[in-house]
Amino acid sequence: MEGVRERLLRVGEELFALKGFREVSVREITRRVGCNVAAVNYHFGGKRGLYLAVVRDRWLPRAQKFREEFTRRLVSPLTPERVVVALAEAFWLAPVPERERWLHRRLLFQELAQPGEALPLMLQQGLLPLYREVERALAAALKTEVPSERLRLCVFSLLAQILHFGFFRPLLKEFLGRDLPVEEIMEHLQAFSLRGLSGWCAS
Amino acid sequence: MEGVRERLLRVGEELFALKGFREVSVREITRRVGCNVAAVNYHFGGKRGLYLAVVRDRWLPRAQKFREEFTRRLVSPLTPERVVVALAEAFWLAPVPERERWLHRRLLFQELAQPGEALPLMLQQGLLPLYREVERALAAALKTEVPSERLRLCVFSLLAQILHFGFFRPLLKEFLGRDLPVEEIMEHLQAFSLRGLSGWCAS
DNA sequence: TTGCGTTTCAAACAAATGTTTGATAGGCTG
DNA sequence: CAGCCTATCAAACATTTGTTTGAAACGCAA
Repeated sequence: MEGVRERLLRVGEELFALKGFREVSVREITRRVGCNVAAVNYHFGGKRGLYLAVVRDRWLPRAQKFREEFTRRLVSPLTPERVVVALAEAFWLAPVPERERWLHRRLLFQELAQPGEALPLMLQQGLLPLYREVERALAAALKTEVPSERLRLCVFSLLAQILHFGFFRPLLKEFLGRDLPVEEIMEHLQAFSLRGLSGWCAS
Repeated sequence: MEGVRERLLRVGEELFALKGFREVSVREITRRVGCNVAAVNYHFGGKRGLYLAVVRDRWLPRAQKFREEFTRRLVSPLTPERVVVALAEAFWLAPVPERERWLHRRLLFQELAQPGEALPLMLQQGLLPLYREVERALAAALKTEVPSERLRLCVFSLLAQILHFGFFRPLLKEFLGRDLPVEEIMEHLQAFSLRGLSGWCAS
């Protein structure tokens, strides 16, 4: 049975991700949960405490799960293509409900828009480890010696596209006129990240 | 002389971009401007009215300016490289104070995080026209016939990186260990967008 | 049952918020 | 000057906010 504490965390994450910390009131959360307003203060010491608990107990573990999915999908011998595929698959094919994937991205987005105490947590324990892991895999995949800084910028560009296509998929729909299925997104990501525009160039 | 109305718009944009609509109070704005609280309601009909006026009178014109900078920097004969360079330069070398560039990106970011009535405005009058323009330029630059949908995805990836490097430059600093100057960002963007990872690949 | 720690509740509290009000000052035209 | 429109102001208003309080209900061991 899901207790009040767990329901507060679940509903809280949903609303915080959807509307941002400030925009959602304690009363709205407790109304949806079906409990008293004071429950938030009792279980988490306040609204901010609930938010931090959401990040700690729900977001961080999920972030780690995505990271593990990435390494799990890396198959040797490593090639740049396989790294890109593993990264894309980790974010879009991981065994996580689509709704939760959306919440996950969105909560990060909200925290980036209005940074609070949770941002350092999310960056240092959620994002940076992934960045470093991708960098390591890419370094192993590229035979030639690539300056580490160049490599990191490539990782940055890679993640940029993954986050962007995740965040702005609705915008993409408006731009394309149709909803792009995940497989096609991944196909494009692969093509663009491996060969860039020259993949379509005449030369 | 800058009247109260103009000062409200300027300070309002600054604070809205920094902290988001909900997070900034009318009193904070008017205190910084040095006028009465009621001024906001008198000139703009309310807090939301001020926000919409900021988008209309400051953000949209600036967005159009960036777009014009892009087309102005396109030199024929068009090549993919020149399109990428023009796009990057438009966003980073346009004759706009650095602070305003930062505000510009940040206000869009806030509106994306917590969409309101202003978002359709910003997308349809600010972003989509730019997307279409880049798409047109890119189509002209690529000699071969590329399916329009493929092209739009490439534009999406291009803008993804530009926005990402703009938004998350502080994060990049933490990731690289040093602050990356604009020229190097543009150099990387160019390299990655044109050749992707294969630019560094052994093959 | 009694007693005790945990959990839930309705009610109230203090602070902050956006907005309204009515008055005052300034500038301009007649 | 008088008349009028615009702009600004201090003060008050009605809500909403997060939080606190003290009591009631529950579960469970002694």
